[in-house]
Amino acid sequence: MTASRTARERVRAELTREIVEIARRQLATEGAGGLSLRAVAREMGMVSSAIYRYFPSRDDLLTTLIIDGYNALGEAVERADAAVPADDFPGRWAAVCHAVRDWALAHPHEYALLYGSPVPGYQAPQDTIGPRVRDLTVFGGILSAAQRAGALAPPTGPVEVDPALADEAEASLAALMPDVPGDALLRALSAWTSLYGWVSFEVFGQFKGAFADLRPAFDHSVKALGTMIGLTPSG
Amino acid sequence: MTASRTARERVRAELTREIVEIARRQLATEGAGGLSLRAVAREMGMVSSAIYRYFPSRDDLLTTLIIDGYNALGEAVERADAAVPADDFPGRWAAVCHAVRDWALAHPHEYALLYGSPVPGYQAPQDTIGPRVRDLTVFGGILSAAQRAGALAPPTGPVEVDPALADEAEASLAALMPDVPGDALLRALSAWTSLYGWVSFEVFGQFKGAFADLRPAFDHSVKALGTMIGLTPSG
DNA sequence: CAGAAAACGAGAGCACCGCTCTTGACGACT
DNA sequence: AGTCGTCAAGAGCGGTGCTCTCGTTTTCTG
Repeated sequence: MTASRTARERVRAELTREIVEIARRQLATEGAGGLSLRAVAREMGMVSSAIYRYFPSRDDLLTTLIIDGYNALGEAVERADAAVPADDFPGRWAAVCHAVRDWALAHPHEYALLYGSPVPGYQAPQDTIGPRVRDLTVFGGILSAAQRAGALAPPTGPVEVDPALADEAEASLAALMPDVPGDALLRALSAWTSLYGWVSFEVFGQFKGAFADLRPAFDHSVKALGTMIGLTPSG
Repeated sequence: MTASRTARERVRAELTREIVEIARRQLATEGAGGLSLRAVAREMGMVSSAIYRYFPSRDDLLTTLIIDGYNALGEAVERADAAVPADDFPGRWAAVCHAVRDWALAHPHEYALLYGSPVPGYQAPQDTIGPRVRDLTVFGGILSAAQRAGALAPPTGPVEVDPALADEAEASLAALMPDVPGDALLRALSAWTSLYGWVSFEVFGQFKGAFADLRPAFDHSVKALGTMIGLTPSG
């Protein structure tokens, strides 16, 4: 009645776990395109058709890998955020950024699966929308906390924001980052996409050979984005 | 002696062109993964092996598609930039950004081929490095012109820049955007990656359902990035 | 406890893919 | 006119995702 009641369910769960593990290893070495159900079956000593007892299609296996990837990235981001004092908002932002970059560089193929070209013909099921925003949720928490602590500076630049646009941003992001005014949300959205733009460029080789070490440039960019968002050190 | 001397060379060039055209159409509808030499051959009424007389492998066909894509994007960016008065630097920046976004939305699969996950096992040949930076070259031209016109504001934020990092940025980007100081280059690099981060998020469906119309939000972000770069309207 | 039902691994097979090799015909240059 | 290179065609190799069937084994049920 607890978990794994019958022997069959136990071995099924174990085999499912093993399939995913082998698939993740293949994904890490060959990339998403090189993930082959037949190869997984071969490595398990099974016949290829037996895999379909556990995953009805290659896309379903990819889906669990994607969900696992979002969770791994989200967990890394959560850990990095938790390691910084809660009222050091620029520090938390920088920690989150470096966590995303470090994880992406350590798992480039999984990152590509999450943020690269969509798999042709693949449609993300509803199960992915939870883990998908796990990192964004951390960022939203930082923003909301900064706003409540009075550590979110109002916009300084000469760019005025359309009130309707700010309202739409508030309505759309209220669940993830409550209490944050619309103009700050727009700046935050820009910074967030900038983070992933940088990481994608780096992981996908667009920066190839431009810098000897990209980390200092990334760190500088992160700090500049932090001030653009309006994050200030203390209340 | 000029072009297409013999009849054979003429028909060969024509068939090569037709293969590329069909391949690009398949790429646009099916995506990079669905590009099949056999399907191209079928559509041409040829047998599959005959294709290999023109392209020694699928990767070679992909390479020409990639080069064509970079050129198409670069040309769109160049046209957009040329349509704005040369001394309206924020306007030129915004025009370039919208050109990138518009082209990407109009050709999502080709954009994915250029800026999405790298094709597994595919190594970009040297032929691509020229067209690859065509858009960046336009951006560099805007920056250099703004700098020479005194329309590139010095950094205002409280983020100080490491001199060594600024020097490396100058050395690395001097060919593309001369005369621009290192700290401005770092800000520009951040803005550039931010642009592609946004476009990638939008094309790859990461923004799905967040906004009814993403264009105003993008435009706002572009303007904010323009001021972050330091671009000012006139000399 | 015995029988029905469900789950399982194995195997054959379908259609597709990239790519290679050989064959025979056609065109171009000497 | 003869030779040589280019070409389309066809067969074939090993690989893929996926489907179906067939015994076997395990689980559930009457």
